[in-house]
Amino acid sequence: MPRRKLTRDLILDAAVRLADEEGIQAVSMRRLGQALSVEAMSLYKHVSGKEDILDGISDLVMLEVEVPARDLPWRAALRQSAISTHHALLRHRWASAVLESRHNPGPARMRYLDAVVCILRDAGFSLPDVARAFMAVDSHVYGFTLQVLAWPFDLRDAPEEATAMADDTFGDAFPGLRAMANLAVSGPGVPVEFEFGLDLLLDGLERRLASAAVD
Amino acid sequence: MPRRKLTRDLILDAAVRLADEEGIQAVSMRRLGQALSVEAMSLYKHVSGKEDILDGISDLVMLEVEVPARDLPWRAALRQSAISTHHALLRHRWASAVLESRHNPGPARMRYLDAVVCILRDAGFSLPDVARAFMAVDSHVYGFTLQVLAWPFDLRDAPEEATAMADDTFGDAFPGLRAMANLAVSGPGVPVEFEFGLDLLLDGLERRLASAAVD
DNA sequence: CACGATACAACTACACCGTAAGCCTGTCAA
DNA sequence: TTGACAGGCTTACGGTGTAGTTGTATCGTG
Repeated sequence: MPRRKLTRDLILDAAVRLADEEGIQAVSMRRLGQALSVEAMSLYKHVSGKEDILDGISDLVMLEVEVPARDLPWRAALRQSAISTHHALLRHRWASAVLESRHNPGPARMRYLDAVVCILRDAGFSLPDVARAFMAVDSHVYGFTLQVLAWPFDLRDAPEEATAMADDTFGDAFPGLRAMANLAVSGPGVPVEFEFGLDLLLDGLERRLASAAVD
Repeated sequence: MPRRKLTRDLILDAAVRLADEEGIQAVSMRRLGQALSVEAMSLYKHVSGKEDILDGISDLVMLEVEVPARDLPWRAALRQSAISTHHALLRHRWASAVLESRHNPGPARMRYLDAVVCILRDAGFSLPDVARAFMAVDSHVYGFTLQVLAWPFDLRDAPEEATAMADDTFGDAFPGLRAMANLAVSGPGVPVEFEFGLDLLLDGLERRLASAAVD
Protein backbone atom coordinates (compact mmCIF):
# COMPACT_ATOMS: atom_id res chain seq x y z
CA MET A 1 0.00 0.00 0.00
CA PRO A 2 1.58 3.23 -1.16
CA ARG A 3 2.04 5.72 1.62
CA ARG A 4 3.07 8.81 -0.28
CA LYS A 5 -0.29 9.83 -1.64
CA LEU A 6 -1.02 13.33 -0.52
CA THR A 7 0.66 16.42 -1.92
CA ARG A 8 -0.25 20.07 -1.88
CA ASP A 9 -0.99 19.96 -5.60
CA LEU A 10 -3.28 16.97 -5.25
CA ILE A 11 -5.17 18.78 -2.50
CA LEU A 12 -5.55 21.95 -4.55
CA ASP A 13 -6.68 20.02 -7.62
CA ALA A 14 -9.26 18.18 -5.57
CA ALA A 15 -10.43 21.46 -4.05
CA VAL A 16 -10.92 23.03 -7.48
CA ARG A 17 -12.83 20.01 -8.71
CA LEU A 18 -14.99 19.96 -5.60
CA ALA A 19 -15.74 23.68 -5.89
CA ASP A 20 -16.57 23.34 -9.58
CA GLU A 21 -18.91 20.45 -9.00
CA GLU A 22 -20.64 21.32 -5.74
CA GLY A 23 -19.93 24.97 -5.12
CA ILE A 24 -17.38 26.69 -2.95
CA GLN A 25 -19.39 26.08 0.22
CA ALA A 26 -18.78 22.36 -0.26
CA VAL A 27 -15.04 22.92 0.11
CA SER A 28 -14.58 22.19 3.79
CA MET A 29 -11.60 20.45 5.30
CA ARG A 30 -13.61 17.34 6.14
CA ARG A 31 -15.34 17.21 2.78
CA LEU A 32 -12.04 17.74 1.01
CA GLY A 33 -10.38 15.02 3.03
CA GLN A 34 -13.25 12.72 2.17
CA ALA A 35 -12.74 13.41 -1.53
CA LEU A 36 -9.11 12.41 -1.08
CA SER A 37 -9.94 9.40 1.12
CA VAL A 38 -8.11 10.95 4.01
CA GLU A 39 -9.01 12.50 7.34
CA ALA A 40 -9.44 16.26 7.48
CA MET A 41 -6.48 16.83 9.78
CA SER A 42 -4.14 15.05 7.43
CA LEU A 43 -4.41 17.95 5.04
CA TYR A 44 -2.63 20.15 7.54
CA LYS A 45 0.63 18.36 6.87
CA HIS A 46 0.68 19.82 3.35
CA VAL A 47 -1.28 23.02 3.69
CA SER A 48 -1.25 25.61 6.43
CA GLY A 49 -5.00 25.91 6.69
CA LYS A 50 -8.10 26.71 4.77
CA GLU A 51 -6.94 30.20 3.84
CA ASP A 52 -3.92 28.60 2.23
CA ILE A 53 -6.18 26.37 0.18
CA LEU A 54 -8.27 29.33 -0.96
CA ASP A 55 -5.11 31.19 -1.92
CA GLY A 56 -3.95 28.14 -3.81
CA ILE A 57 -7.08 27.51 -5.83
CA SER A 58 -7.47 31.20 -6.67
CA ASP A 59 -4.01 31.16 -8.10
CA LEU A 60 -4.75 27.99 -10.02
CA VAL A 61 -7.59 29.80 -11.73
CA MET A 62 -5.43 32.83 -12.48
CA LEU A 63 -2.94 30.40 -14.01
CA GLU A 64 -5.58 29.55 -16.58
CA VAL A 65 -5.82 33.07 -17.98
CA GLU A 66 -3.60 33.87 -20.90
CA VAL A 67 -0.99 36.43 -19.93
CA PRO A 68 -1.35 39.29 -22.42
CA ALA A 69 1.08 38.80 -25.29
CA ARG A 70 3.75 41.49 -25.35
CA ASP A 71 4.10 41.42 -29.12
CA LEU A 72 0.47 42.31 -29.77
CA PRO A 73 -0.72 45.92 -30.01
CA TRP A 74 -1.71 47.07 -26.53
CA ARG A 75 -5.40 47.18 -27.31
CA ALA A 76 -5.56 43.67 -28.71
CA ALA A 77 -3.43 42.32 -25.86
CA LEU A 78 -5.58 43.92 -23.19
CA ARG A 79 -8.78 42.84 -24.89
CA GLN A 80 -7.65 39.27 -25.24
CA SER A 81 -6.48 38.93 -21.66
CA ALA A 82 -9.63 40.55 -20.27
CA ILE A 83 -11.79 38.12 -22.22
CA SER A 84 -9.58 35.25 -21.14
CA THR A 85 -9.99 36.25 -17.50
CA HIS A 86 -13.73 36.54 -17.95
CA HIS A 87 -13.90 33.04 -19.37
CA ALA A 88 -11.72 31.57 -16.65
CA LEU A 89 -14.01 33.11 -14.03
CA LEU A 90 -17.06 31.71 -15.81
CA ARG A 91 -15.50 28.25 -15.92
CA HIS A 92 -15.08 28.38 -12.15
CA ARG A 93 -18.18 30.13 -10.92
CA TRP A 94 -16.85 30.38 -7.37
CA ALA A 95 -13.59 32.04 -8.33
CA SER A 96 -14.57 35.70 -8.59
CA ALA A 97 -15.91 35.78 -5.06
CA VAL A 98 -12.88 33.95 -3.66
CA LEU A 99 -10.43 36.11 -5.60
CA GLU A 100 -11.98 39.32 -4.34
CA SER A 101 -11.70 38.04 -0.79
CA ARG A 102 -7.94 37.44 -1.05
CA HIS A 103 -6.12 40.50 0.17
CA ASN A 104 -2.78 39.53 -1.32
CA PRO A 105 -2.47 38.52 -4.95
CA GLY A 106 -0.79 35.20 -5.66
CA PRO A 107 2.13 34.70 -8.05
CA ALA A 108 -0.01 33.99 -11.11
CA ARG A 109 -2.03 37.12 -10.56
CA MET A 110 1.14 39.12 -10.04
CA ARG A 111 2.57 37.89 -13.30
CA TYR A 112 -0.63 38.93 -15.01
CA LEU A 113 -0.72 42.37 -13.36
CA ASP A 114 2.90 42.98 -14.20
CA ALA A 115 2.35 42.07 -17.84
CA VAL A 116 -0.57 44.46 -18.14
CA VAL A 117 1.39 47.30 -16.58
CA CYS A 118 4.34 46.73 -18.88
CA ILE A 119 2.16 46.64 -21.99
CA LEU A 120 0.42 49.87 -21.10
CA ARG A 121 3.68 51.63 -20.29
CA ASP A 122 5.21 50.48 -23.56
CA ALA A 123 2.12 51.75 -25.36
CA GLY A 124 2.93 55.23 -24.11
CA PHE A 125 0.54 55.66 -21.21
CA SER A 126 1.79 57.73 -18.31
CA LEU A 127 2.17 55.85 -15.05
CA PRO A 128 -0.91 57.41 -13.48
CA ASP A 129 -2.87 56.57 -16.60
CA VAL A 130 -1.62 52.99 -16.44
CA ALA A 131 -3.15 52.71 -12.99
CA ARG A 132 -6.38 54.30 -14.11
CA ALA A 133 -6.63 52.15 -17.23
CA PHE A 134 -5.86 48.97 -15.39
CA MET A 135 -8.42 49.64 -12.67
CA ALA A 136 -11.09 50.50 -15.23
CA VAL A 137 -10.58 47.35 -17.28
CA ASP A 138 -10.22 45.03 -14.32
CA SER A 139 -13.27 46.53 -12.66
CA HIS A 140 -15.24 45.64 -15.74
CA VAL A 141 -13.92 42.09 -15.79
CA TYR A 142 -14.79 41.38 -12.17
CA GLY A 143 -17.93 43.47 -11.96
CA PHE A 144 -19.44 42.08 -15.12
CA THR A 145 -18.62 38.50 -14.28
CA LEU A 146 -19.98 38.78 -10.76
CA GLN A 147 -23.22 40.24 -12.03
CA VAL A 148 -23.69 37.55 -14.63
CA LEU A 149 -23.01 34.84 -12.06
CA ALA A 150 -25.43 36.42 -9.59
CA TRP A 151 -28.35 36.08 -11.99
CA PRO A 152 -30.83 33.61 -10.62
CA PHE A 153 -31.14 31.76 -13.94
CA ASP A 154 -29.05 31.21 -16.99
CA LEU A 155 -30.25 33.80 -19.47
CA ARG A 156 -29.16 31.75 -22.45
CA ASP A 157 -31.77 29.09 -22.00
CA ALA A 158 -34.54 30.13 -19.66
CA PRO A 159 -37.07 32.32 -21.45
CA GLU A 160 -39.91 30.88 -19.43
CA GLU A 161 -38.28 31.98 -16.19
CA ALA A 162 -37.88 35.47 -17.53
CA THR A 163 -41.55 35.44 -18.51
CA ALA A 164 -42.59 34.46 -15.05
CA MET A 165 -40.42 37.15 -13.59
CA ALA A 166 -41.80 39.74 -15.97
CA ASP A 167 -45.36 39.01 -14.93
CA ASP A 168 -45.09 38.02 -11.30
CA THR A 169 -42.17 39.74 -9.70
CA PHE A 170 -42.43 42.99 -11.60
CA GLY A 171 -46.00 44.19 -11.31
CA ASP A 172 -46.97 47.50 -12.79
CA ALA A 173 -44.66 49.05 -10.23
CA PHE A 174 -41.55 48.47 -12.34
CA PRO A 175 -42.38 49.25 -15.96
CA GLY A 176 -38.75 49.50 -16.94
CA LEU A 177 -37.80 46.11 -15.56
CA ARG A 178 -40.90 44.57 -17.07
CA ALA A 179 -39.89 45.82 -20.49
CA MET A 180 -36.41 44.42 -20.01
CA ALA A 181 -37.73 41.04 -18.97
CA ASN A 182 -40.06 40.93 -21.97
CA LEU A 183 -37.12 41.76 -24.19
CA ALA A 184 -35.33 38.79 -22.71
CA VAL A 185 -38.28 36.63 -23.63
CA SER A 186 -38.83 37.89 -27.16
CA GLY A 187 -35.27 37.79 -28.40
CA PRO A 188 -32.65 35.08 -28.43
CA GLY A 189 -31.57 36.24 -24.98
CA VAL A 190 -30.64 39.51 -23.37
CA PRO A 191 -27.78 41.01 -25.36
CA VAL A 192 -25.43 41.71 -22.50
CA GLU A 193 -22.13 41.05 -24.14
CA PHE A 194 -19.03 41.31 -22.02
CA GLU A 195 -17.28 42.95 -24.93
CA PHE A 196 -19.65 45.91 -25.11
CA GLY A 197 -18.44 47.65 -21.97
CA LEU A 198 -14.91 46.46 -22.59
CA ASP A 199 -14.77 48.11 -25.99
CA LEU A 200 -16.29 51.28 -24.59
CA LEU A 201 -13.38 51.43 -22.17
CA LEU A 202 -10.75 50.55 -24.76
CA ASP A 203 -12.15 53.18 -27.16
CA GLY A 204 -11.86 55.78 -24.46
CA LEU A 205 -8.32 54.74 -23.58
CA GLU A 206 -7.29 54.83 -27.24
CA ARG A 207 -8.69 58.32 -27.62
CA ARG A 208 -6.93 59.46 -24.48
CA LEU A 209 -3.64 58.04 -25.68
CA ALA A 210 -4.01 59.74 -29.06
CA SER A 211 -4.77 63.15 -27.57
CA ALA A 212 -1.95 62.85 -25.04
CA ALA A 213 0.49 61.99 -27.84
CA VAL A 214 -0.41 65.26 -29.56
CA ASP A 215 0.63 67.30 -26.52
CA MET B 1 -40.02 45.48 32.04
CA PRO B 2 -41.19 46.06 28.51
CA ARG B 3 -41.75 42.90 26.54
CA ARG B 4 -42.18 44.27 23.03
CA LYS B 5 -38.59 44.96 22.22
CA LEU B 6 -37.67 43.01 19.16
CA THR B 7 -38.77 43.88 15.65
CA ARG B 8 -37.41 42.98 12.26
CA ASP B 9 -36.24 46.54 11.75
CA LEU B 10 -34.42 46.61 15.07
CA ILE B 11 -32.67 43.37 14.14
CA LEU B 12 -31.63 44.64 10.72
CA ASP B 13 -30.38 47.94 12.15
CA ALA B 14 -28.33 46.09 14.73
CA ALA B 15 -26.95 43.80 12.04
CA VAL B 16 -25.85 46.75 9.91
CA ARG B 17 -24.22 48.42 12.90
CA LEU B 18 -22.48 45.19 13.89
CA ALA B 19 -21.22 44.59 10.35
CA ASP B 20 -19.98 48.17 10.06
CA GLU B 21 -18.13 48.01 13.35
CA GLU B 22 -16.73 44.49 13.42
CA GLY B 23 -17.06 43.16 9.91
CA ILE B 24 -19.61 40.93 8.28
CA GLN B 25 -18.10 37.79 9.81
CA ALA B 26 -19.11 39.12 13.23
CA VAL B 27 -22.75 38.99 12.19
CA SER B 28 -23.76 35.60 13.56
CA MET B 29 -27.11 34.80 15.09
CA ARG B 30 -25.65 34.47 18.59
CA ARG B 31 -23.55 37.61 18.31
CA LEU B 32 -26.51 39.52 16.92
CA GLY B 33 -28.76 38.29 19.69
CA GLN B 34 -26.12 39.35 22.20
CA ALA B 35 -26.06 42.84 20.71
CA LEU B 36 -29.82 42.99 21.21
CA SER B 37 -29.67 41.39 24.69
CA VAL B 38 -31.62 38.43 23.44
CA GLU B 39 -30.97 34.77 22.77
CA ALA B 40 -30.08 33.79 19.23
CA MET B 41 -33.18 31.73 18.67
CA SER B 42 -35.47 34.62 19.55
CA LEU B 43 -34.48 36.30 16.33
CA TYR B 44 -36.23 33.57 14.38
CA LYS B 45 -39.62 34.91 15.45
CA HIS B 46 -39.02 38.03 13.37
CA VAL B 47 -36.71 36.81 10.66
CA SER B 48 -36.77 33.60 8.70
CA GLY B 49 -33.06 32.91 9.03
CA LYS B 50 -29.66 34.33 8.34
CA GLU B 51 -30.24 34.59 4.61
CA ASP B 52 -33.21 36.78 5.37
CA ILE B 53 -31.03 39.05 7.49
CA LEU B 54 -28.46 39.33 4.71
CA ASP B 55 -31.22 40.16 2.24
CA GLY B 56 -32.50 42.76 4.65
CA ILE B 57 -29.26 44.55 5.33
CA SER B 58 -28.30 44.54 1.64
CA ASP B 59 -31.53 46.28 0.88
CA LEU B 60 -30.97 48.77 3.69
CA VAL B 61 -27.72 49.75 2.01
CA MET B 62 -29.38 50.04 -1.38
CA LEU B 63 -31.92 52.30 0.29
CA GLU B 64 -29.08 54.72 0.98
CA VAL B 65 -28.23 55.30 -2.67
CA GLU B 66 -29.95 58.18 -4.37
CA VAL B 67 -32.35 56.96 -6.99
CA PRO B 68 -31.35 58.71 -10.23
CA ALA B 69 -33.40 61.85 -10.69
CA ARG B 70 -35.71 61.60 -13.68
CA ASP B 71 -35.57 65.30 -14.44
CA LEU B 72 -31.80 65.39 -14.91
CA PRO B 73 -30.19 64.68 -18.30
CA TRP B 74 -29.53 60.97 -18.55
CA ARG B 75 -25.79 61.29 -18.30
CA ALA B 76 -25.84 63.41 -15.16
CA ALA B 77 -28.47 61.18 -13.59
CA LEU B 78 -26.54 58.01 -14.29
CA ARG B 79 -23.27 59.53 -13.14
CA GLN B 80 -24.75 60.79 -9.90
CA SER B 81 -26.42 57.52 -9.02
CA ALA B 82 -23.32 55.48 -9.85
CA ILE B 83 -21.22 57.67 -7.58
CA SER B 84 -23.87 57.50 -4.90
CA THR B 85 -23.84 53.71 -5.06
CA HIS B 86 -20.05 53.67 -4.90
CA HIS B 87 -20.11 55.81 -1.78
CA ALA B 88 -22.80 53.73 -0.11
CA LEU B 89 -20.70 50.62 -0.74
CA LEU B 90 -17.63 52.33 0.70
CA ARG B 91 -19.56 53.37 3.81
CA HIS B 92 -20.46 49.73 4.39
CA ARG B 93 -17.37 47.82 3.40
CA TRP B 94 -19.10 44.45 3.69
CA ALA B 95 -21.98 45.38 1.42
CA SER B 96 -20.54 44.73 -2.03
CA ALA B 97 -19.66 41.15 -1.23
CA VAL B 98 -23.02 40.49 0.38
CA LEU B 99 -24.94 42.15 -2.44
CA GLU B 100 -23.21 40.08 -5.08
CA SER B 101 -24.07 36.93 -3.18
CA ARG B 102 -27.84 37.70 -3.18
CA HIS B 103 -29.46 36.02 -6.13
CA ASN B 104 -32.66 38.02 -5.98
CA PRO B 105 -32.63 41.80 -5.78
CA GLY B 106 -34.57 43.40 -2.97
CA PRO B 107 -37.19 46.12 -3.36
CA ALA B 108 -34.76 49.03 -2.98
CA ARG B 109 -32.48 47.60 -5.62
CA MET B 110 -35.45 47.00 -7.90
CA ARG B 111 -36.57 50.59 -7.57
CA TYR B 112 -33.07 51.68 -8.47
CA LEU B 113 -32.81 49.33 -11.46
CA ASP B 114 -36.18 50.40 -12.74
CA ALA B 115 -35.30 54.07 -12.50
CA VAL B 116 -32.08 53.52 -14.48
CA VAL B 117 -33.91 51.59 -17.18
CA CYS B 118 -36.57 54.29 -17.51
CA ILE B 119 -34.02 57.06 -17.74
CA LEU B 120 -32.05 55.30 -20.44
CA ARG B 121 -35.18 54.50 -22.45
CA ASP B 122 -36.36 58.08 -22.21
CA ALA B 123 -32.96 59.22 -23.38
CA GLY B 124 -33.52 57.34 -26.61
CA PHE B 125 -31.50 54.16 -26.10
CA SER B 126 -32.91 51.03 -27.68
CA LEU B 127 -33.93 48.32 -25.25
CA PRO B 128 -30.93 46.13 -26.01
CA ASP B 129 -28.68 49.13 -25.56
CA VAL B 130 -30.32 49.90 -22.25
CA ALA B 131 -29.33 46.46 -21.06
CA ARG B 132 -25.81 46.83 -22.37
CA ALA B 133 -25.39 50.30 -20.89
CA PHE B 134 -26.74 49.32 -17.54
CA MET B 135 -24.53 46.25 -17.29
CA ALA B 136 -21.46 48.24 -18.26
CA VAL B 137 -22.03 50.99 -15.70
CA ASP B 138 -23.06 48.67 -12.89
CA SER B 139 -20.12 46.39 -13.57
CA HIS B 140 -17.82 49.35 -13.06
CA VAL B 141 -19.52 50.34 -9.83
CA TYR B 142 -19.25 46.89 -8.27
CA GLY B 143 -15.96 45.87 -9.81
CA PHE B 144 -14.18 49.07 -8.88
CA THR B 145 -15.53 49.14 -5.36
CA LEU B 146 -14.64 45.52 -4.72
CA GLN B 147 -11.12 46.06 -5.94
CA VAL B 148 -10.57 49.11 -3.80
CA LEU B 149 -11.93 47.33 -0.74
CA ALA B 150 -9.73 44.30 -1.40
CA TRP B 151 -6.55 46.33 -1.17
CA PRO B 152 -4.57 45.29 1.83
CA PHE B 153 -3.98 48.85 3.02
CA ASP B 154 -5.69 52.16 2.71
CA LEU B 155 -3.94 53.91 -0.13
CA ARG B 156 -4.81 57.35 1.16
CA ASP B 157 -2.52 57.18 4.16
CA ALA B 158 -0.01 54.37 3.90
CA PRO B 159 2.96 55.35 1.74
CA GLU B 160 5.35 53.36 3.91
CA GLU B 161 3.40 50.18 3.29
CA ALA B 162 3.55 50.76 -0.43
CA THR B 163 7.30 51.29 -0.11
CA ALA B 164 7.73 48.04 1.69
CA MET B 165 5.68 46.28 -0.89
CA ALA B 166 7.64 47.83 -3.72
CA ASP B 167 10.92 46.61 -2.30
CA ASP B 168 10.02 43.33 -0.66
CA THR B 169 7.15 41.71 -2.44
CA PHE B 170 8.07 42.82 -5.91
CA GLY B 171 11.64 41.87 -6.55
CA ASP B 172 13.18 42.49 -9.91
CA ALA B 173 10.74 39.92 -11.21
CA PHE B 174 7.92 42.43 -11.52
CA PRO B 175 9.31 45.69 -12.91
CA GLY B 176 5.89 46.99 -13.84
CA LEU B 177 4.40 46.50 -10.40
CA ARG B 178 7.47 47.96 -8.79
CA ALA B 179 7.10 51.10 -10.85
CA MET B 180 3.45 51.35 -9.85
CA ALA B 181 4.24 50.93 -6.19
CA ASN B 182 6.92 53.59 -6.39
CA LEU B 183 4.43 55.91 -8.03
CA ALA B 184 2.13 55.34 -5.11
CA VAL B 185 4.92 56.39 -2.79
CA SER B 186 6.08 59.48 -4.64
CA GLY B 187 2.74 61.10 -5.30
CA PRO B 188 -0.15 62.04 -3.04
CA GLY B 189 -1.60 58.58 -3.61
CA VAL B 190 -2.35 56.36 -6.55
CA PRO B 191 -4.68 58.27 -8.84
CA VAL B 192 -7.34 55.62 -9.22
CA GLU B 193 -10.44 57.72 -9.39
CA PHE B 194 -13.74 55.96 -9.62
CA GLU B 195 -14.89 58.63 -12.07
CA PHE B 196 -12.19 57.87 -14.64
CA GLY B 197 -13.62 54.57 -15.85
CA LEU B 198 -17.15 55.83 -15.30
CA ASP B 199 -16.62 58.78 -17.63
CA LEU B 200 -14.97 56.55 -20.20
CA LEU B 201 -18.15 54.50 -20.25
CA LEU B 202 -20.46 57.51 -20.30
CA ASP B 203 -18.47 59.08 -23.15
CA GLY B 204 -18.85 55.91 -25.16
CA LEU B 205 -22.57 55.70 -24.46
CA GLU B 206 -23.06 59.34 -25.43
CA ARG B 207 -21.24 58.79 -28.69
CA ARG B 208 -23.29 55.69 -29.40
CA LEU B 209 -26.52 57.50 -28.73
CA ALA B 210 -25.50 60.36 -31.02
CA SER B 211 -24.57 58.10 -33.91
CA ALA B 212 -27.76 56.04 -33.48
CA ALA B 213 -29.85 59.21 -33.55
CA VAL B 214 -28.39 60.06 -36.94
CA ASP B 215 -29.65 56.85 -38.46
C1' DC C 1 -60.84 41.89 38.47
C1' DA C 2 -59.88 37.13 36.60
C1' DC C 3 -58.72 34.02 33.24
C1' DG C 4 -57.79 31.80 28.92
C1' DA C 5 -55.50 32.84 24.50
C1' DT C 6 -51.70 34.21 22.28
C1' DA C 7 -47.26 35.87 21.26
C1' DC C 8 -42.64 35.47 21.84
C1' DA C 9 -38.24 34.81 24.30
C1' DA C 10 -35.44 30.97 26.14
C1' DC C 11 -33.58 26.46 26.10
C1' DT C 12 -31.86 22.09 24.44
C1' DA C 13 -29.98 19.61 20.91
C1' DC C 14 -27.94 18.45 16.45
C1' DA C 15 -25.00 18.54 12.60
C1' DC C 16 -21.69 21.01 10.71
C1' DC C 17 -17.31 24.04 10.63
C1' DG C 18 -11.77 25.11 11.32
C1' DT C 19 -8.01 23.59 13.80
C1' DA C 20 -4.71 22.68 18.14
C1' DA C 21 -2.43 18.78 20.31
C1' DG C 22 -1.03 14.33 20.69
C1' DC C 23 -0.84 9.45 19.10
C1' DC C 24 0.33 5.71 16.14
C1' DT C 25 2.37 3.42 12.37
C1' DG C 26 4.58 2.46 7.92
C1' DT C 27 9.03 3.51 5.76
C1' DC C 28 13.75 3.81 5.37
C1' DA C 29 18.73 4.64 6.68
C1' DA C 30 22.31 3.00 9.63
C1' DT D 1 17.64 -5.00 14.11
C1' DT D 2 16.94 -0.62 15.54
C1' DG D 3 15.88 4.04 15.66
C1' DA D 4 14.14 8.32 13.68
C1' DC D 5 10.60 10.48 11.53
C1' DA D 6 7.25 11.77 8.02
C1' DG D 7 2.66 11.80 7.73
C1' DG D 8 -1.98 10.05 8.40
C1' DC D 9 -5.41 9.35 12.55
C1' DT D 10 -7.99 10.50 16.81
C1' DT D 11 -9.79 13.40 20.08
C1' DA D 12 -11.35 17.66 21.58
C1' DC D 13 -12.70 22.64 21.75
C1' DG D 14 -15.17 26.45 20.55
C1' DG D 15 -17.60 28.28 16.97
C1' DT D 16 -21.67 28.23 13.30
C1' DG D 17 -27.05 27.96 11.65
C1' DT D 18 -31.34 26.26 13.09
C1' DA D 19 -35.31 22.57 14.29
C1' DG D 20 -38.16 21.54 18.14
C1' DT D 21 -39.85 22.31 22.67
C1' DT D 22 -40.82 24.78 26.88
C1' DG D 23 -41.90 28.54 29.83
C1' DT D 24 -43.94 33.03 30.64
C1' DA D 25 -45.46 37.90 30.12
C1' DT D 26 -48.98 40.42 28.02
C1' DC D 27 -53.55 41.31 26.23
C1' DG D 28 -58.59 40.74 25.08
C1' DT D 29 -62.64 39.46 26.95
C1' DG D 30 -66.15 38.23 30.31
